[in-house]
Amino acid sequence: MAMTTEELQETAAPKGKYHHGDLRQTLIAACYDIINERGADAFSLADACRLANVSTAAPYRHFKDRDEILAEVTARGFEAMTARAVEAVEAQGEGTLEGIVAMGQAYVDFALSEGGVFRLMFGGAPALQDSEPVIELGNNCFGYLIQQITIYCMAHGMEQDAGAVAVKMWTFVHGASALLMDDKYEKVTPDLDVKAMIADAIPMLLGKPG
Amino acid sequence: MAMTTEELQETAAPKGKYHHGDLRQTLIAACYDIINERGADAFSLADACRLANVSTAAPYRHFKDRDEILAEVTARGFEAMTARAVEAVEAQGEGTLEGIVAMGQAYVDFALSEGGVFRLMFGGAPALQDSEPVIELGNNCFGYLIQQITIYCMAHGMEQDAGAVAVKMWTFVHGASALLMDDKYEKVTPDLDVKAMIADAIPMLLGKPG
DNA sequence: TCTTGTATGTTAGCTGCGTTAACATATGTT
DNA sequence: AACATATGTTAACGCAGCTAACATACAAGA
Repeated sequence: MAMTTEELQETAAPKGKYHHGDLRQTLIAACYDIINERGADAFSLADACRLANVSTAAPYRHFKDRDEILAEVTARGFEAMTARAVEAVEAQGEGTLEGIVAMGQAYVDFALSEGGVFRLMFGGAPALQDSEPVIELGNNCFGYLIQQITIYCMAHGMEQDAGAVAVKMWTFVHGASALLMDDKYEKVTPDLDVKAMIADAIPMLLGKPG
Repeated sequence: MAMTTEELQETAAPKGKYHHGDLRQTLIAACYDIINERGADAFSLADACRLANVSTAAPYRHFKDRDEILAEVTARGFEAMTARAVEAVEAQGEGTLEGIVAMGQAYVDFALSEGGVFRLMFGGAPALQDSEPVIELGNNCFGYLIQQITIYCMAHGMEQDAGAVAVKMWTFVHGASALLMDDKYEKVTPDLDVKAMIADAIPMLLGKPG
């Protein structure tokens, strides 16, 4: 994902060939990028077709309908998000507070850099959320988040229910991502440092302030 | 807002009259309700016209384009949300912890009962967010939330920066609303009591656990 | 190699939506 | 009463999603 327009067009039509080669993957990638650049509302499947140099009917050889493509894009989103979370944790060491904080920051970074897909992953239509790959990869993603926080809590002998603490942290980080992405902080606290706020709040939610 | 279909159709066409009477308000109300019932994605202006018994061209006598109607709907959303917050606070008494918790619960309740509009208020297209009434009523709404939390903090002599605490609470409640609305908790903690979690987390974010 | 079936493209056409232009009818002001 | 203005309608356009009918490439067996 996250290819440039030129890269997409290279991949697009293997020069003069009637068949494309891998239109399915190319379309998913094109949609992924368009949605992140212009937002899901401004997205049209026809635009993706133009990017891939195929007719607007071509997608229907690979997908049932538009929603099925969006579901695939959404699933990729969860994949990418999980990858970022894993990366963040492993860079800091599993079971450390630094790892948890880094994971929270990765969550925020993902929302900021891939806002369009992030909205699909959460606000998306029921047709998307109920699709097979989305359910599975979504559960993987959330499961990993919760699991890592839980591991940390257990390792440090928290008296509270580790799962409950994990959900609270997730809630906080998700709220921060959403509000930041939508520029809602700007109006009220223009100079807010979101990452600092998260690093600050996480210990509080652990019940061990300071 | 929140009229039944029958009520809308009563308001719709003052039987046989060529002119409508108050198409502008009727359309806004119709859009508001459709969006909450079917989601902003499944919404079409044409549907709202059918509900109001007018042609699909009629709206353009009152609005520049579709986005202007959605902006109006979004603004109504902020109005309604502010009203609910004020109600919650005043029922419990300004400056009390109970008032703050009730306000948080009102936030969640609003997201659940008017999910479609809630998404517009946050995830909405730039064209909506940048409109005059949305900016103003949005600022009113957030301003009230922050203000009330700040009042509470000051009244109880919090050592921390009251504004910073307020933003943390808002973040948490917003995250809870979003995740709950999108059924994201279900998969991970099926039996979560969100309101209890909020009542639990708020004191933590105040830096005074227990 | 030829043939033939299947996968994967294309073009043409349908429907619905947003929008505008041209026209029609109320309303209210002189 | 006449006219300007506000607010409706119908007709038409372009674009998007989607389907059907047709075309082309590929792959596998005779």
